[in-house]
Amino acid sequence: MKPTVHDIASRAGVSLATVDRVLNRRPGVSARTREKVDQAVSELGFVRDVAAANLAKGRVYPLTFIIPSNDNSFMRGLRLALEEARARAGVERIAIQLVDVPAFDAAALAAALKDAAAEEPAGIAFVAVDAPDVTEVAAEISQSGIPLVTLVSDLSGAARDHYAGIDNAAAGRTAASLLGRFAGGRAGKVAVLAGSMLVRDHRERCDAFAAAIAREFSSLALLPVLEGRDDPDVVERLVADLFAGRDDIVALYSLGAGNRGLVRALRRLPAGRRPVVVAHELTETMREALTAGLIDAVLNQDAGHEVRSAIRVLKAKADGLPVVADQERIRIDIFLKDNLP
Amino acid sequence: MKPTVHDIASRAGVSLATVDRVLNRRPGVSARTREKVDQAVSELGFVRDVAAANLAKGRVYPLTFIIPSNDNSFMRGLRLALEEARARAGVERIAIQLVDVPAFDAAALAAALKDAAAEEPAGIAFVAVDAPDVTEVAAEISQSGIPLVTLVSDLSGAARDHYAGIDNAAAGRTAASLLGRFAGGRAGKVAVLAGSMLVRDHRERCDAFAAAIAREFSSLALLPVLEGRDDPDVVERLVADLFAGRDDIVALYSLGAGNRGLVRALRRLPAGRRPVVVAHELTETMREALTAGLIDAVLNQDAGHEVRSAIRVLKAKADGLPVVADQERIRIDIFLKDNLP
DNA sequence: CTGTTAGCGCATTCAC
DNA sequence: GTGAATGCGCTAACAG
Repeated sequence: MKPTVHDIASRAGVSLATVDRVLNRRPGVSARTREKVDQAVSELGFVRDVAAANLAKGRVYPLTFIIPSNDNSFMRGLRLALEEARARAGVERIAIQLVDVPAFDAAALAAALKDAAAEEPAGIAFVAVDAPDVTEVAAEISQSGIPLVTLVSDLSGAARDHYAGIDNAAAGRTAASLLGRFAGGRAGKVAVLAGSMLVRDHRERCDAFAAAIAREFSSLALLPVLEGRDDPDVVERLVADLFAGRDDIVALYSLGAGNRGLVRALRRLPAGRRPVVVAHELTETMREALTAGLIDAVLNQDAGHEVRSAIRVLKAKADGLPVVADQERIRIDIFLKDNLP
Repeated sequence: MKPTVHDIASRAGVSLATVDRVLNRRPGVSARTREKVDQAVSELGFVRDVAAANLAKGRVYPLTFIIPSNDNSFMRGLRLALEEARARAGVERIAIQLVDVPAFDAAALAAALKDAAAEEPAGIAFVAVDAPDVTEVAAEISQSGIPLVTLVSDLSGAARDHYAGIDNAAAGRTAASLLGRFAGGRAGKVAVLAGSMLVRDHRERCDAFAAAIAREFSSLALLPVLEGRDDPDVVERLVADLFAGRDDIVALYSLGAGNRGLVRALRRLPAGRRPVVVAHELTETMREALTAGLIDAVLNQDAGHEVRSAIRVLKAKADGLPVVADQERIRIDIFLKDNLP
């Protein structure tokens, strides 16, 4: 049978309460007693039953998620994932509060963070805008002991406890490899379409992509980066204008959102002029575009995984428990028309 | 506050025991009382606290895993994943028994299944060899009420409750797309290297791959399939012989294991003759080969995910609970040198 | 500093 | 058919 606190107590010759104090590193135990208990624990190979502990504690973790009120499919997916997490809130002993902030707005985010922290939740997760005022507020909050996790896009500096998102440099390199090899040695221009260079995930993808193209595909030359603000209409206009002005574009990397506009613009291009296209996030639009052959590959991050991971990490940090980094790594999914789920 | 059994009891005007009988569909409750309880449950939106229930029950699920004693990295990874699952056995209330069987041996597998079933575990997971005698035994076991899950490779017919593995047809198609596009329009032969056509995962990958190549890359022609029995030495000899006999091979798809041998053979090929290569399973060998440029892409299935999923499903089936199919889908990971974890 | 005791939400005897 | 009482493994008052 698995040893319980009772076994530890009798083995160490102390009471349940004392065992509990030692296990939870609470004060008020003599070094000698503590040692006896620790020894009993390791001798019997005791591991505490977390479920029973939570049952007894009846603790709930109030968590705050700050999400940009950006209306694209990815953010909608993120919200959906949060709703699902809320549905499981009872079992997981969490209470999620969702806060909206304008997209790409550092000042608004900083203010929202401050407000959230004032309510002293057990943890805060937020999609970072990588700007000094945000970093500053984040540092303050972190100092005050509230665990902080960045979601999807990270914050420079060490002002957060964890980042729940993909390796965006790897994503950029992967996009470059796929796009370069799919282009099959053709020479020409490569267009890059971002949302905003203010968010770190976009910047990292872009830099890594550019570097990889330059390094490995010398016949391809990058055009200046276009910023579509993750807005379908803006994106559509940008792409349409781009292709109207020249005919040497062989490939396009869309590293942000708002790809509904991209697909609309691509669809109007004569088939012969359509570039090799790699984009991000497997939305319904992207799925159709892949099937139709308008898009060649989609890199995806699973919003559900990211939310669940953020929650696990925040809870662990709140309890002062270690995080298994390997288990919390968010993968880059690659989808072709052939492996759509 | 979340309603508990106490709330249900007082609301329905009955005792705790009666509520419990109704919740667990045990007999000995009048229709009238049952109705009152059911109503209280739905009115209060009661959901039972699984953790507390398990604590009270003290139930453990004895699970048996039957794994081929095949010494390749993937199977080693699978065993490792099982060890990790065992480490969490206490918390998850499971007790895993591991049974070894010779690889690709239908008779041995059938016998092992029979033995395992005789001990009446709460569930059995096994890597299927798709042969009639296995199907037959599986059907018997399934009839007897023991939940059955196939792992990594599936069984034809409906003689199992669930399959915890990737969509191998999608994997084959994906391999074809990557390989065809990476080959960049070059014309020539494509070699296919399998483990054994006796296991369904290999057959499915192979068929889907062949179909996709024929459909989409008319300049590529398939060579007869080679069977390496997932053995590095056999694989090395086969590949060496293959390339010694001809020089029109532009690509190679290795859909089985034993890729250590493949890499050895590739390494000895003059750089100019090296084909585009897509293989399966991200082992240490494959990681190095990707980095070195000997292999172009690796399709991977996460053994850890598969084991965890199998366990979740077996527990759910044992309790007669539904399985969220979507959540149990095992993804095909695609790795290039650029997104190695 | 240490021990006693009463739950957490649920399942399960054993009476009635 | 139904209910009261007890305990799963752990935590948290409250006493000493």
